[in-house]
Amino acid sequence: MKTVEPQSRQANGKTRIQALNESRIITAAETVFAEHGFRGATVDEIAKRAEMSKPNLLYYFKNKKTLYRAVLDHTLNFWLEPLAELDADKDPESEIRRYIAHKLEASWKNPRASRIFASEMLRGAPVLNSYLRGDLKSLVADKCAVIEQWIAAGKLAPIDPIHLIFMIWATTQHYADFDIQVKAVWGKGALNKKEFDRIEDAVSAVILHGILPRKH
Amino acid sequence: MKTVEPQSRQANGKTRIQALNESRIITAAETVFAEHGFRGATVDEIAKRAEMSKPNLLYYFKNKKTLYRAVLDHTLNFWLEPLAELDADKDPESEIRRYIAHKLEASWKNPRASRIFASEMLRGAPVLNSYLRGDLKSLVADKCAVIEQWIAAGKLAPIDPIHLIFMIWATTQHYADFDIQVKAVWGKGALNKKEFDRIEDAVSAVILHGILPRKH
Amino acid sequence: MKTVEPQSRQANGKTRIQALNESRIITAAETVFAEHGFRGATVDEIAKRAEMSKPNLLYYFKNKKTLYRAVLDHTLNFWLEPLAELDADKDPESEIRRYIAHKLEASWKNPRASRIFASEMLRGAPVLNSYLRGDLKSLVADKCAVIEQWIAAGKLAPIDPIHLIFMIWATTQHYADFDIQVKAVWGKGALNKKEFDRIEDAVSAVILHGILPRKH
Amino acid sequence: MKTVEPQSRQANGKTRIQALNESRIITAAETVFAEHGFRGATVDEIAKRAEMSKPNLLYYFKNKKTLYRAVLDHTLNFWLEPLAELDADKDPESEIRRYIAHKLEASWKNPRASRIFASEMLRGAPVLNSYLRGDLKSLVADKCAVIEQWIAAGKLAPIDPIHLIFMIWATTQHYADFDIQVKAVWGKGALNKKEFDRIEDAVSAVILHGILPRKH
DNA sequence: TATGAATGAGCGTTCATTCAT
DNA sequence: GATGAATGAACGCTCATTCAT
Repeated sequence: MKTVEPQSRQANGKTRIQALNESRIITAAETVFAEHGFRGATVDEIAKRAEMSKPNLLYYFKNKKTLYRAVLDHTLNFWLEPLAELDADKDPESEIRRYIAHKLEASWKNPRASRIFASEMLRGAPVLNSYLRGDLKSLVADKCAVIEQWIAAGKLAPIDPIHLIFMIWATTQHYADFDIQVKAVWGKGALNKKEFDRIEDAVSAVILHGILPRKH
Repeated sequence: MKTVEPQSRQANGKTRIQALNESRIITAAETVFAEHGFRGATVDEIAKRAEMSKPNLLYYFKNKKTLYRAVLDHTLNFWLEPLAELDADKDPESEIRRYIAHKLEASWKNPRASRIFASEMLRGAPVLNSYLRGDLKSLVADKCAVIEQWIAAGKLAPIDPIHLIFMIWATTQHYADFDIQVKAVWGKGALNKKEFDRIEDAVSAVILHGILPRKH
Repeated sequence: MKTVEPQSRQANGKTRIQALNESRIITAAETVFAEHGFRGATVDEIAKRAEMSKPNLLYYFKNKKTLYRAVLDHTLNFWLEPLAELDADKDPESEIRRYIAHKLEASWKNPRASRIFASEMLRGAPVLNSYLRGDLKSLVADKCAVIEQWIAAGKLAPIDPIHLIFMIWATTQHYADFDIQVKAVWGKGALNKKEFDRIEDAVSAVILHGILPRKH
Repeated sequence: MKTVEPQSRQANGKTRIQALNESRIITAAETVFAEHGFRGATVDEIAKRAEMSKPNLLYYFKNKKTLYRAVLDHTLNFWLEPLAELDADKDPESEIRRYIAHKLEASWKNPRASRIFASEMLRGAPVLNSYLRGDLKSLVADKCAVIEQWIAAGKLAPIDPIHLIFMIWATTQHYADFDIQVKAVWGKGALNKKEFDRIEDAVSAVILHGILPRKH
């Protein structure tokens, strides 16, 4: 015997419970995919973490792959936007400092997003390949041009822009992806805001020092 | 009474076929563990890649975990030795340049080792935890002391040594772990020696520039 | 808002299909464990006999050992109760005759229970050890005391009670456990009620004759 | 390189080492088959117990089934001979007492033989079926005739001989097959000669008391 | 004789997924 | 929306057996 009442729906056409459950699933899935990768993750573990039954989870995302794509989408959204902000008309020092800060903050606030991305890369990016070769590549090309402008204007030392970008990515994501190693070697427990501020200073110092032209 | 000639054995006490098969298995396992992590890797896939039957693989390594540990051991051996070379009595510029070159070369020659290590970190280092907190931590502490000496002698700008080390690790390993992304964004096929030389120049330039004291 | 009618459940909190499947599995498992012992039994064979898939069987009993314990529990329930009835205040002849009849009936009605018990004993009772040394031992001690009372009252010849109990167990269970041999040597097909009545007479005659005091 | 020298052979055409190894295998196999039955026993476990490699074991007995048959043969030889001794011309009391003693002694000296036999019965005697219906059946028939003679001569109470035989088998074998239960319930450690003598007295007393005619 | 090496078949168990309710 | 019930495929691993030496 069922009693079905009309559901009040949100702007995106989803009931509140739908939106809630989907977000619980995504959050749970992020954790598991981050830790074990696509193949190592199990729907069961995700369902348990989301505190729902496996068939119910699959009611929201029809299979594991679909869920994985949803998680990647959710991840990418906020993962790459900071780069888009680099503005050729502004001062490179503050722009790059801000970019580094932004990336480190993202690593601190959502390390799982970083790890899922890393895991997808490790297995050869079967899902994100076209994204890498498309949107990301052209975004990076744009920003390389910005950096080249700064170099041409004598505001930066002449370095290969793409490796500067890789260096910033690698360094900032390292604190999310290799968190365990960082904590073990540095002798810290969970990294907090204060530590991330120290990291930000150290990383910015070396990189900016490394790329700003010598003033005589 | 019979005398059965024992199989000729190598220095390490293994028959030739043993040594051969074990190394084929380790190589195959490196690839699969690197791509899918511990849980995502299947013994079947490793066996196929090593061109032997699953039971025969398990004749050499009694289970998946043992094989994984063997792979990690094999990996660690060469993965961390370069750091040990940093010599306080020598010039920091050449020492650090050499260290960066060494790490990049390792990334180029055996990217799978790097990825297995990354994958183990992503899942929280259940196997390597004690190694990280033990040998690695004290090695890093030693080398931080070396860097501090250089700073005290005015040979380096005053930076936090541990973050310099993390930065070098992150940047150099990035070209192994995120190989796919690098190729996609940079527009290259497989990275060759020439490209790694360019990477080495760029990375060394920024980092050394970033940490050497200004000359007046 | 929805109200989903819960499946109708039985007194023990199980749905009808649950109760049905569990009992089908237990029955099938009894047969296979009785025939081949714990190690020799295969989940596959049990599943086939219960006419369900192996994963579905394991949905009800999470592994082979759990199923085995369930079977043993189910078996013990009815296996040992008859002994508890021996009543010191009644006549030993009728009490013991009734006990023998009871045990023989159990052997006839559920020979598989007897065989599972025998098989568990043959392998050293790894599962039932604590039961043997606990509940069973004290129950037997109680009943030995009852028999001692009868002896003290001159109602039975002075025999060691524990061996009387073993003798009754051995003899009655023999017709279940060695059924094949009995049939082969006796030249019978499946033993029926009539044969069990003859057995009961013969066994009771010898034992009672053997333990009742001579009347002068 | 091999050096083959002629082997000195024993009467049965076997070298000393052959005979030794075969007997070590049989002994090991008895233990394992007794504990886990045919299907539950593993060649590996038997080989380990016999302290030889699995292929070497299979050099002596070409497969598991052959080994099992050899064990059964070895077992039967001494298992059933005592019955053959019952002599119609002698006194039933001493004959039966001797038979009980003989069987109990066998249970004490080689409980594994008893358990293998029990295990083979539990699984429906697929190997021994023809033996049961052949040799054993006719031997039992002979001895039933002997007992009938004694009854006809008024030397025994009129009981069904076959159930007397079953009773003796069941009771004596019980102390081997259910050894664990006996020890647990009786509160003994390993049963020794002294205990077996007590058992012999108790069992003989009840049975003989039970079948000898009343003397008035 | 004896063993290292190898494998197809099968083991207990888990997986992603589907179906019925 | 949510869950109990179900399954084919695949998992890690063990089995009896064979082969080469």
